[in-house]
Amino acid sequence: MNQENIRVRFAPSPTGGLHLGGVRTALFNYLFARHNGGKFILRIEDTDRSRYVEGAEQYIFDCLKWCGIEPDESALHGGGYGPYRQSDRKEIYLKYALELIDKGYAYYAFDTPEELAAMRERFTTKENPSPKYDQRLREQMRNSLTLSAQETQGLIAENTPYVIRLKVPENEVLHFTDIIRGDIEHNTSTVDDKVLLKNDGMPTYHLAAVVDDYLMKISHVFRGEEWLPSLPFHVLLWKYLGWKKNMPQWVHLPLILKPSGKGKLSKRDGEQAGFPVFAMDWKDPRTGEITNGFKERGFLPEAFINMLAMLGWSAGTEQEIFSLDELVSAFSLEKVHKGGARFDFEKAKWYNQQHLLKTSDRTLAQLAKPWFEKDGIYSGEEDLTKGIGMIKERCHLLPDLVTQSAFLFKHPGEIDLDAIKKKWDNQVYRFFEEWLGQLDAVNESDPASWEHSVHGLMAAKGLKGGAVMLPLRVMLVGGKFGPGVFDIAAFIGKEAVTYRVQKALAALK
RNA sequence: GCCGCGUUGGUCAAGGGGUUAAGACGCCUCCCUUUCACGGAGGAAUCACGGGUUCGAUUCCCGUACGUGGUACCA
Repeated sequence: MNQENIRVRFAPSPTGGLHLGGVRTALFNYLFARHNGGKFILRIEDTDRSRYVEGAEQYIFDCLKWCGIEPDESALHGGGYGPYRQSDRKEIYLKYALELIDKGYAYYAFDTPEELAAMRERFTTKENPSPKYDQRLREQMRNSLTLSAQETQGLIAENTPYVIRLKVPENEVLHFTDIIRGDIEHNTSTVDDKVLLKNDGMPTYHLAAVVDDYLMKISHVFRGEEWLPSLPFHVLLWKYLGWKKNMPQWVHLPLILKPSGKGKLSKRDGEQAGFPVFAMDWKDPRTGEITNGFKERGFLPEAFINMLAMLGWSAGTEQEIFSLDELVSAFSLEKVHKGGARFDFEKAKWYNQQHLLKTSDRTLAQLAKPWFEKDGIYSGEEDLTKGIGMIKERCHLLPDLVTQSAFLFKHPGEIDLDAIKKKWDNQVYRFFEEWLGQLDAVNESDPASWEHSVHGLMAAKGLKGGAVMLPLRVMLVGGKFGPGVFDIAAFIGKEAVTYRVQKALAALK
């Protein structure tokens, strides 16, 4: 295939926005397109009005933008194959549905929802819990195959609601290829006469996807594995519409599964286990329900993308940390897995930590600013940048930068006195009193000067480091964590050191 | 039930007829650090099961089990 002709499409439904599986599909589309110099096309599947949500389309654009995987063509970006929303393409779908009827590959069905329900109830047995509208059953239903031409025309003339169904052939063996899974064989006898056009004139996904992929000259279709069972139906459509030689190559991606237990990852799992499932916060305008996003949780987009890429793909090398550009050049379809992968939030956090370490302190200061401001300890970019540099290797997520550095910008609210008491006695108490009196000699911006001061007095008093260092740390920091004590002292200065030590001394008296 | 797809440590995974079966996350031990983290050195832990094919199967084939998806006028 000519590289300029590579056109891959991502076609999410606007509901629920982008969950992990959706973003990963978009990502693999993007990586493949970029790797091969092709185009990445975004279509919106908003054919089902009952599920359409205001703002959802913009949300998808925002998520993709945050991830850095913007499409080349879309309703927002334009392109020569629009419109890119399925709801704007109704007439097109109708035209091809009617063409299929003319060719004898499809038919009108007038069965009401009640009649369908009755049919299902009538034919349901333990062996067949979900009867299908298929080759045998269609002969017992109300459609243009069982009705005479006059009856059919009459019903249509009376505006009787109808759907258009594909007439799936009996006992025909279909062969097709999925790039990930290889050759697949399927007998049409197990395929039902799926609806192509609904009674409201909207297409189902099946018709819309095939028609759009053809008209938009899509070369590769990436989608979740849950679509594999309907692939035979789609192949049939490509054949009956006479487009078989233009059929795209199929890429069915493995599922992302729950961290534990059964099934594919859902919104609920995240809520219960306390991790995000969407790229960004999503507020459903109908219910007001908020679903948390990786962005707001403090993930870096590159870390998010990196983590997602490694869920179902690997480079085949030991490299695990990739930038987007590195992913583009390393990506290959042969390395995509067949089996589903369980999502692991601990590993996701590790990826973020790795990317945090790769990001400059100044950039981190800008990114983390909202969290610092929320805690009321934003004290200017210079200070923040310097402080972040001191503590970033102990952080996984952006808000950790705040909790790990707060003591650099304000006095600790609570002090772990119990930790001090283990090392505490009168001699140590007197040491600190005396030390405060000697602070004039300290060059407050120099850690070595602080160290010299403490060690000098320790030697004079015959005290060992163990007796003094931990209490000093806890007085300054509030607990047993953080970077070197003398670095902290140099950062916060004499005034703050004096205040914190005096306050602790008072509490310990 | 039927149909599809899958199965390497707890998790992500490399490998793909002969290997001591990589690496990472997590867990444990030790070193570094008078804290925590980073870093370093170790450790426990894996080819779902049963039949073939083969001199030899984790790798190929067939079954079984298990998992997962579909079975809608949802995508």
